[in-house]
Amino acid sequence: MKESEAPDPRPYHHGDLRRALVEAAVRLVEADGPGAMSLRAVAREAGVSPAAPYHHFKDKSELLDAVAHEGWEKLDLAFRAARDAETSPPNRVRELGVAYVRFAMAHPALYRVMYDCSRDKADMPAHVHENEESAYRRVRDVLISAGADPADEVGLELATIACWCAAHGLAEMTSFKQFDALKAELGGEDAFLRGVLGHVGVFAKGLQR
Amino acid sequence: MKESEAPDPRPYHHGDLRRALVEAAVRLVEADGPGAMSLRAVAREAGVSPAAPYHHFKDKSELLDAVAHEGWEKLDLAFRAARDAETSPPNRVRELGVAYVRFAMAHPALYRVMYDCSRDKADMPAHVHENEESAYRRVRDVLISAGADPADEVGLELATIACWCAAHGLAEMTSFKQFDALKAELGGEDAFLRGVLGHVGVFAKGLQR
DNA sequence: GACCCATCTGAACGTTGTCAAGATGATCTT
DNA sequence: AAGATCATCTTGACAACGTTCAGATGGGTC
Repeated sequence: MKESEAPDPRPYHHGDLRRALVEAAVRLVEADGPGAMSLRAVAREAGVSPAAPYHHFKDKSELLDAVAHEGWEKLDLAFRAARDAETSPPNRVRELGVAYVRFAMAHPALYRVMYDCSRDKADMPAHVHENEESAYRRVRDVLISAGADPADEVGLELATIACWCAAHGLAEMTSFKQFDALKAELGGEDAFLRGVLGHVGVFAKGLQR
Repeated sequence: MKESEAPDPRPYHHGDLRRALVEAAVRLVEADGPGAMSLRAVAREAGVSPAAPYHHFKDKSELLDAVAHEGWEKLDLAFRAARDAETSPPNRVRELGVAYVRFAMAHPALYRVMYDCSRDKADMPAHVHENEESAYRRVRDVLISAGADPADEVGLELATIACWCAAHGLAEMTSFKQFDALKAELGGEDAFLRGVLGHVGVFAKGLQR
């Protein structure tokens, strides 16, 4: 109907909404927190009507799933960087943990979305969790390279889970103001993180036994 | 205006709303999850108008704070029971962890509310966190009774935090369906919990060093 | 008995998630 | 090239939500 303007403020149907929606959603989540991210605001940000997203996501929660997926990919990136850092394998395990916590601190809202989605899908078949699983495998591989026995599958899985639990817990609690004094006494946040993880067997010395 | 009926379907002003509201809120949260708990539904459940709660709580989040408070008290109860159980002190540390995780599994929605509130208050002055702190001290005390050096304040705090992080992480992830196979292989949920916590230094052998 | 004040109600406003019905335009068929 | 098809987007509506405000209610105090 209008054809005389600059290249394409909103070209034809939109080009690639869905992508635009996910990006807008991530932006809003990281900016104002997960609670402030409304479907309508996302649509507004993308320049479409409030009903448009429903042609790409059946639900608001499905949009959040996509946001979480984006998050898991970013985390995997951070993991790769930490894995390729130059340290002894046992240290590498702990540095992986530090990288994990640092990621959660750098993207708190995104991290929250990632885990809220995981929780909501906790009772779904295992194959739904491919995102987490890729990161999970990365932890396990580093454990093996640090000397864990690949043949002891049960022990290896338990150790990986212990790693993950400690890191997740620390990620969620490290910003509590209660710990400020302790952080100051230890001389910085990193020392605090390493100090806590040092009390977690798997992080402290690779695999025990 | 009406005075001829049974004792008091809604006596005078209400007696003790606030209490009724908190209880209704806890009930709704535990029944349908935190997301389904609306202020209006709570008011409906208590038999008052949607605006009534605002004379007792300034916000919806303030009601949720009260719900969380209730949760911390229940957790403290479970902690006391675990502390008084008859085992060797080092085992007691791990049993405290198991009790924590079991509480989270028995009251998943309540547990979620507790931590969402803590997170939202993460940047507030430390004295706001009295609820968590009472439970926190209880963990520290058990660590001491298990042989930790009370003079090493920093080490003690780090160990307590490591405990808490691992337990919190495990609490949030233990219901993931991904772990079902492993649980079966280990012969039950409890074995799984003890197995994971066994890889966390502090739980495995009291305090290290 | 008259006043006061905490408490509760009624009605309203703006916002949200979601849906059904219709418009729009790219693509495919012939 | 004309017309049919189908995914995509809009319009308009609905119920539910959090929150506010002006007023009703009634126990407590002088």
